[in-house]
Amino acid sequence: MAHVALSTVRRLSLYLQFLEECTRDGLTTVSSRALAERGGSTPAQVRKDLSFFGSFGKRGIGYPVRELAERIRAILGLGRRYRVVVIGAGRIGSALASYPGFADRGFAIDAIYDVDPAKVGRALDGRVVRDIAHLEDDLRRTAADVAVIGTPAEPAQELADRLVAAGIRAILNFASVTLVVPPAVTVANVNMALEFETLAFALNWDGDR
Amino acid sequence: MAHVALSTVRRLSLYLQFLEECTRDGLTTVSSRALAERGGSTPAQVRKDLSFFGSFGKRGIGYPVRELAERIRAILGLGRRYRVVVIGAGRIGSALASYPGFADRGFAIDAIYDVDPAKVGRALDGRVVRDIAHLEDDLRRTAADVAVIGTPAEPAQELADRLVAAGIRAILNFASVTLVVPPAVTVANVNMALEFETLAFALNWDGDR
DNA sequence: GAGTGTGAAATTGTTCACAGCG
DNA sequence: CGCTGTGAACAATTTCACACTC
Repeated sequence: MAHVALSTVRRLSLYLQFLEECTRDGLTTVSSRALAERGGSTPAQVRKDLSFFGSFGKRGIGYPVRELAERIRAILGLGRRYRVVVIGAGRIGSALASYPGFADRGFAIDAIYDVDPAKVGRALDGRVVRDIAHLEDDLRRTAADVAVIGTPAEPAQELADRLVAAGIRAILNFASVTLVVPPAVTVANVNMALEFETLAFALNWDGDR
Repeated sequence: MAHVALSTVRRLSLYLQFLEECTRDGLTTVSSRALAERGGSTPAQVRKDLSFFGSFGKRGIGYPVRELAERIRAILGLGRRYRVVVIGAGRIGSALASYPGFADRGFAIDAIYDVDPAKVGRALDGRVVRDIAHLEDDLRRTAADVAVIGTPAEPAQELADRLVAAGIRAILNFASVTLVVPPAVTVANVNMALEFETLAFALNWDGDR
């Protein structure tokens, strides 16, 4: 398959969210225009995005809601379960652990780790927090697909190195540092300080536009 | 000022994070190469990004760490305090409320709202959760700069409409829906389901590349 | 007629390469 | 001599326009 832009993949995920809403509302078909309006895109963009993967629509009608959702799930690889380990049992780790929405979508948290002896051994939403020292042993026993780094910035890079060495190929990073990893490893960043700062910039500059 | 790409603004925020690390390490100058290595960029990109706003470096030497950090803070508008209201006292609202890092960077949470009578009136990290019914009155009394939507997807659009009507021009949206807002309002999205899904896609496709 | 699928055009964003300065 | 600043070349992405199908 030809190279597909990251922006296209992210939009597919948004389209899927909207399609699931359509399913709940009982719609059976949806046009690229409708999909665009609530998927933060344009009709042409929707059609282009989908055309990279095949032609799923019917001319004059639109796209079949159920089938398109299924196709996008297949494209994104959501047909199977993903094993997730979470590093850091603080605010972020706790929030993720107690959210059932990820498990529902196939991302199941296998284990939660921390360095803090005060947290290790405590239960967090039904899972016991394990000592980070066990990380490599645990991963050797049961490989994980995705690791979440929910620690402060300082230990994040070293943890990323350990995770990569242990075979992890996808990291969701909440720490406010840019992780340096080999090209075979994918990192997705959630950086709230950065989001606040882009909002601050927008507030200050769009007065001038 | 000429139009600046969102991607440039986001990188400035990353450069700033690294510059603060440099300050702590006692460095006084930094080259575009060093900045690029830990800012997820390239040397040319760093220089280009900065050149949109002025010329801050010294040829043959690099950039003065302290001064450049200060300049970027000014560009992003981080010189002042921003009033933040948080909608939703669940996992996300709690996590934000208890994180001192945002207040440190000038983003102070003024109020937290919820609809759930079981949560309203309870204290959350020193702040009492207010009934969402008071939102408009409160904002009329004390305007806020940024609103955080930390609710489930269903009420998110309606809340966004209320916030916009009440004069909010910047929204940080954690709900898994694309908000429709007037062009004068800026929305930043943090969509964890989407991040997991892009990681899933990467895991399935980079085997083929 | 309504709405998709898709090359081609336009735009936007990134990289190059080198002049110019400290 | 090293490293910035920047126009010009290049690459990627988005938008357009229209042929085609239901």
